[in-house]
Amino acid sequence: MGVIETTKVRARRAPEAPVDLPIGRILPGDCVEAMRRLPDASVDLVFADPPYNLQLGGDLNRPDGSHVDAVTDHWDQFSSFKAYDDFTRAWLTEARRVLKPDGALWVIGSYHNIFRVGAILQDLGFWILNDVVWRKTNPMPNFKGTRFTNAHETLIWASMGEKSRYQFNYRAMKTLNDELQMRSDWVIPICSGAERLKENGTKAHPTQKPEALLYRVLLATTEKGDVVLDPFFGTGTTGAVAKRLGREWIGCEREEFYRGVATKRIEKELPLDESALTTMQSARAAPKVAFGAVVEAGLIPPGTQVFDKKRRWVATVRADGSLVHEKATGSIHGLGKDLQGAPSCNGWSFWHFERGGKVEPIDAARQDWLLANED
Amino acid sequence: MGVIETTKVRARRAPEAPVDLPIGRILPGDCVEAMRRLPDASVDLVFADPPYNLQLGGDLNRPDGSHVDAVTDHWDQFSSFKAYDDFTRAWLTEARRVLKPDGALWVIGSYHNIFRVGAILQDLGFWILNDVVWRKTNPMPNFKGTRFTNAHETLIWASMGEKSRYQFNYRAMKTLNDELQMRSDWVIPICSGAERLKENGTKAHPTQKPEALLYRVLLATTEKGDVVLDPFFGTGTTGAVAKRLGREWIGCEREEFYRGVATKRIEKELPLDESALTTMQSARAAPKVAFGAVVEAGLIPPGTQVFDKKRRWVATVRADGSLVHEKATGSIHGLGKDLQGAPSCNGWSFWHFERGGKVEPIDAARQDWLLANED
DNA sequence: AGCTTCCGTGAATCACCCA
DNA sequence: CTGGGTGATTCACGGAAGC
Repeated sequence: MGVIETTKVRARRAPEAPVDLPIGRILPGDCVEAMRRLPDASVDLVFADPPYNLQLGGDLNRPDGSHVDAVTDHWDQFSSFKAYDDFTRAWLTEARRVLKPDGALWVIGSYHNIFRVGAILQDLGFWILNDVVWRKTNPMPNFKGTRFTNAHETLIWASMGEKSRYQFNYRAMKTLNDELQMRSDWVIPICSGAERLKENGTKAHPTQKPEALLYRVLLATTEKGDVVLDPFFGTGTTGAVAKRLGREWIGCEREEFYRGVATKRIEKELPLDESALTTMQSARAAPKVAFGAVVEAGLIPPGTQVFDKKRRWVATVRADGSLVHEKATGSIHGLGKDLQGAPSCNGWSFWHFERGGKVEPIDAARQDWLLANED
Repeated sequence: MGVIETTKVRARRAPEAPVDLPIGRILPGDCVEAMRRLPDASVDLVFADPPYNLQLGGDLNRPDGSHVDAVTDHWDQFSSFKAYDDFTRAWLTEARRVLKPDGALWVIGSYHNIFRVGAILQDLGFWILNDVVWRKTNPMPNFKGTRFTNAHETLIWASMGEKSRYQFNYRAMKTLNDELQMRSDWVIPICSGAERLKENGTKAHPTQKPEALLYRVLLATTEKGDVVLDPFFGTGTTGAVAKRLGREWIGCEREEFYRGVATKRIEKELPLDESALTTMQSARAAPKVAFGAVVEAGLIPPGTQVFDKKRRWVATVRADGSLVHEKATGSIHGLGKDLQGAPSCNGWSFWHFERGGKVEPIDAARQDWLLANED
């Protein structure tokens, strides 16, 4: 009753000592400097939408803050790649330090920068879990007809390392995708209409991301109460969606103007209530039930005949929850595995029994046990 | 009148001196060594499907217990990112040397390798024109429910430099995409069924690419007679499609087994005949052929009655190539659009006429015109 | 013949707890 | 850190087999 279902694939991270974090605040100044003031291993997720500005002549700054001139010829091109790489390595390094061992990173970019970002984050030890394509339903056409319509951007989702136990709300994603596994290509419209923030009639930020994108990212890879850090906060899409979904957030943003826009925006945002936040639960996240407990409770009494769906094998339930089939014995899983000669077997779905004239998987009895034993 | 419209975005490359190239041959051995024997600036396009450097753990089984046949071949094994980067830099450097100044490069990869490949090719001076996402209609699911279904691969299309005049057949792509600009995400099934090459009942190559992918690449960025080099030839998909489309090809392949499979395969491949190729050329030139030229040539004389397939509307052809229906007039496209109240209309397929007792779309007359006006 | 069902398979970085 | 036990987990398509 009243338990918020979480959707964790992995076991909860070990409880951490409380740390002092600027939750719900936008830190001014350069994001590398700002992140340096945060403690080690303190945030659950970093979502970053760094400047793409290679070859665009925009404002590209070296880590020391000096400005890189717009470039066209080859030598400068190289110098600009170098500067961009240094910048990327600097903020990714800080992000890595600030992330918990089981935390994760999302970065979004286009072909101008995403290959460099991806290679550098691999070099730093991040372990790529997926690259995700944001497929835009309404991209800007290629007016000159010289290339393919640039109709997507790329996100990289990475854990801290190969062995780290990242959060993935598999069931929530499957539910969101009409009971099919969520794929690595997401069809989402660009941000426009009422969602697009305006100041004095013009768009407040040139690259405002759609809230649907952040919604999916946060729903998929965080749980309620997790701390999300966005080093390139802009107009605060990450903060707004985090607040709505009951996640904590921290932003970094250099430009005072954007900080103002974001603050106003997030103030207006209302968290969803508890019931709306409840998501579908993965079977993996459910408490484990021993088959013996189900037998002990009398839901499947000792002596019951259980069998696979095609009735190739019939086994008898013993008092301790083990099964016997001819001379073979074992747990519901182990015996199912051995009989089939399979590498593994989920006994709950493999074995069936008759109850009230109907054939049901023994998992039905487990569900009954769970219902009866709620706290 | 009567000028054949080509679809090149850029001016034609300057005529080159003939060079001695192993056209239509598969070079054995390491591709870097093999490419070293090719002259500078001699090929128009490089298409490369390098090893992805997958780093797989143990065995993987499906929920039904069956085993997943993973790519564990020795050619995909690298000891470190450094080793993979060195390998990548080596083959890209040779590819760059062999490419003409206005040539272009395609590389396909997954998140395991594509970020490293992309960053290195940028470092070498290649200029990325698009990243293209191959969205698989039927990818393998994520059996354990631990990530998003990895449902796409990424291609990078790059020219030799920012100023180089690459080939892009905009019109052909727009036609292929139902009169919409071709986007950077391509929906194509994985290679299976009859197209999937088998030897002794098992797949000949673990990573055979679909011909539709190569078809689109070659149709978009080469013209008839261009030389296409594939340094990782495998079972020769590039060669087969190149031959079909009237492009010249050169392959490199280390494994004798694959060379044998590819040779047999390409021998069986028949080039599309002139008329089919012409059809394609005309298709891409579609709107550029004035209906007036077809009328002027007498293929559809002024006064001819044209009508839509269901004969809801009948119009009369005027001498200048415009159409009249009651009081409405316009081009074949404009009038068709207006009568239907549609946002757009391809008049070539909308309007029909009678010829020799048969009803044909007026596009048939355009095909005849193109055949008669070939150079 | 035609329809349905079953089965195989594809570039995959594919579990986690506890002793 | 390793090993062993429990138990969670799949989509589209083509071809064969069954009806």
